[in-house]
Amino acid sequence: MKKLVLIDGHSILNRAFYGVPVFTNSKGVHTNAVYGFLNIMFKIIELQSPDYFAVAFDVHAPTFRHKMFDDYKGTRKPMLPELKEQVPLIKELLGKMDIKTIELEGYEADDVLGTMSVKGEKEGMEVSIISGDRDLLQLATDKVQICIPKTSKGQTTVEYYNADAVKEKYKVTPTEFIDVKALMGDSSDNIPGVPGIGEKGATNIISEFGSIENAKEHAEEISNTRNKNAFIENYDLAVLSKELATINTDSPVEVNPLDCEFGDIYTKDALDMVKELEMKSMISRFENVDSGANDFEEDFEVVSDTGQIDKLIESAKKADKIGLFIYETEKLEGLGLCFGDKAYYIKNGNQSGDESLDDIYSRFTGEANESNDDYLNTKIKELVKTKKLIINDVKKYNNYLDATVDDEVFDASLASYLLNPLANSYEYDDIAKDYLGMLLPSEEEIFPKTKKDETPSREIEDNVKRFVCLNAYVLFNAKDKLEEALKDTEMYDVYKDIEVPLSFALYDMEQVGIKVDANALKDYSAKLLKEIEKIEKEIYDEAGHEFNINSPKQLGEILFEEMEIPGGKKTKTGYSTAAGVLEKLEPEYPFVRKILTYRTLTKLNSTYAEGLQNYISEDGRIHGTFNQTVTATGRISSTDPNLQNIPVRMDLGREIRKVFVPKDGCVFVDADYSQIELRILASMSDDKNLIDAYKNSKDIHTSTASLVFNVPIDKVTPLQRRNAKAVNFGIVYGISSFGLSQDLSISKKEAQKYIEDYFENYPGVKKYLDDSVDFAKENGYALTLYKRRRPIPELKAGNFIQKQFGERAAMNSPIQGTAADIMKIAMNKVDAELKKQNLKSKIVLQIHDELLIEAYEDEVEQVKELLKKNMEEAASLKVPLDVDVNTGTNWNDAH
DNA sequence: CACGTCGCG
DNA sequence: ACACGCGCGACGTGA
Repeated sequence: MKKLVLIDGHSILNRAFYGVPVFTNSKGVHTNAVYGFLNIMFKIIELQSPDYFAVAFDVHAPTFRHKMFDDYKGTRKPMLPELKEQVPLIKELLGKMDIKTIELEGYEADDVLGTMSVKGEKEGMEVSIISGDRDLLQLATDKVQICIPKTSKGQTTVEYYNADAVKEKYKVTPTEFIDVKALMGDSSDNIPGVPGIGEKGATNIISEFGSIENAKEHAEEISNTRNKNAFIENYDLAVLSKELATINTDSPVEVNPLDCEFGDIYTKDALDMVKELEMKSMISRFENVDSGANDFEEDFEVVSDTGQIDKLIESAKKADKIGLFIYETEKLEGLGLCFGDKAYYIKNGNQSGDESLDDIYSRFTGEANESNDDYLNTKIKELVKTKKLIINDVKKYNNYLDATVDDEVFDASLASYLLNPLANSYEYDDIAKDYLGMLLPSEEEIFPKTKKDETPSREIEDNVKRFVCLNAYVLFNAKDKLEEALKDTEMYDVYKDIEVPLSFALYDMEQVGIKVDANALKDYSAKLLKEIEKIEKEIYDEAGHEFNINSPKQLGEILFEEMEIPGGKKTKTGYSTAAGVLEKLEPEYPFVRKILTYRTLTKLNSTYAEGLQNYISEDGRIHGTFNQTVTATGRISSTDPNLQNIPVRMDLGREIRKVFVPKDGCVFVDADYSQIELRILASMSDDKNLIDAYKNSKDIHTSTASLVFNVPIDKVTPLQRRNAKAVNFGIVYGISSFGLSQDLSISKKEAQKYIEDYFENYPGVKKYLDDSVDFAKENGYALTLYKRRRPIPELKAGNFIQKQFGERAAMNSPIQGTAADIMKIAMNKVDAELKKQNLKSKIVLQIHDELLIEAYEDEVEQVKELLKKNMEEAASLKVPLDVDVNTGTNWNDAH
């Protein structure tokens, strides 16, 4: 069946505008809505593969509804000029893409869409209407679906509504949907509706009677008296509203679906326009990046002869900087080298000239040829000693480099992370785009997935040469720009003094790993499995049948439908079964308690007991990865496995920590900062009361409780302390009364009161948080004490929800980020001090405010001392930093 | 591949 | 009435 896709132009453009941070090209033309529109459109095209395609616009769009976005009253506001100027742009661009745009004087885009969809259905087509506007749901049939795209964090997902889906979600058919709207009204569309009848009443009446006309006939049967009276009294309004709410599906649109054939939209004209708008990531869609190699790629060269390589390395040593890429798959494949206009792919393979026995051996066995590896490894180390190397991700390659801080290797990934910590990756193509203005093919594009009997793209030498040389080329050329950008943004010190040294400390941590008692882990898993089986049976018994407890969908149906527990819908996909929801039901329904227990047990087993076993290496240790270029705030993150979320809060979970053990002859020394974030808040806000509280080393939560609840310190109740603690945490997170009320199970109003009382007692904190938001609004980023930046584009987006998020991020980022900075400084100091004192003890884990050291028994005292000293002296704030140090024969005991 | 859920700081 | 705590990563489900 042929497919017709229709887009509600203004609706999608509007949605795009509020979903994408405002940005302009270098000439100041706003392009975010056009960009977002294209993203949504491409996603739709990819998902739907249309045969026919058209975009409908209103002729005049002087106002636009902001419902769903930043105005919950749903009134119309004039279109912002930043958006308005993009309307002609998108129309022009669509024209250049040979996409039909339809507008009809005297009719709304809704009418055009309705008419086109009816025409399409008559032609025997399947129709998809793309809109952000739920009013269009009335057009759904079994052949016409309404698609509502959602954009968050750059990802577009789509909700689909055919007639059945509408019925399921709204309890009424698409046609009845008109009548519902006629009753409830819609202020954004100037549809009055019947005063006194809201969404719920309207749905009830229409789902029972099917239409306002039929409801009128049976008016006396309307069960809710208030609704009944309102309806009878204002029936005229309902009739008028229905007329207004009905989309005209027979408007005089001259275009026919068959005129809208979907062809090649990636035209030359469109490409030129996208280039002019400077939407770099869009350009690649319009041009086949692989087809045209850049001119400079002609100077890429493969080198495999030993003599040539030696000569090359010698010339490189004379250059002022050297871009180096190390290419490995399962083995060392070769090097990319760039130190001028040319770039070289140094192939690992035949360096010994005549084919040696090793070569022959490796040719037959397919194993790595160690002698050649040795040769290249030597060359790499010679290059390291020049102190002129530029590498992307030193930590990843340091097994080849064997570098230290003193080797002054420039790490492009760390530099570009600091300059934009929000990016998803820092590969050569990302760096080229941002700092060289070059659009290069990505690794995936150079090595496309191949089918079975084709030569794998990684085995084609030209591909490898291109990939390896591009890497080296970009490093060589981007270094100065990156360095300059770091200096311009005052982040060179963070880069040089914090991040670069840290990368070596992290490298060591990964190499050292942490010992895990595999047998204990297996026992623990067996114990959990036994419990799981038991509780699983009980759950099935009580439910009356078996089901997948891990499926929120199935579980929701069991709880809220079969068992008829009240506690309605929450998520878009169905019932929420999150712990918070279930905990509220727990006292009344013991069954729910079992679900929660089951969740805990299976989580512990699958993620930790079984999950961790997969990561134990042959040396009996887990060597996770500590990522230095992931988080928005400057923290490090941990993957494969995540060693920063090992259970601790509950006894059963904490058992896991007992399997993390020091090797023979060692004990664990664990050191953690006490309330570092609150101390940072005290210092950065310069709030007298908060500083005093810390200076007098009072219990901070008790102290807060005493001030906020106006009771003497020694009269603070445990509950008051608990509440004060939650407020303290809330402040650090960018408080909201809602969040606090959830946390403390109190009303929003009470929570609001707590917050107000808090700010009254800590006026400096209030001012500081306000200033943080102002600063971020003005500059577009938040700053840590060490001038690390965290961009907050959400503050510039028009969307209310996003702005609120941005404000909280603006309050939290300087605090969390500064804590991260201080911990990084501490790690560097600790690492350096361990080496300086010739200790063999090693840092094995970092968990944001905690360091775990595997300490040799005879070094324990020294280690404890240097940990405390260096961590506490990592920064000098207006309040002292406090570090707790403990020892133990497993992680649980040491913490 | 997105979502819901839940482990940590 | 609405939206909502900050920062992460891993797992299982289901489209």
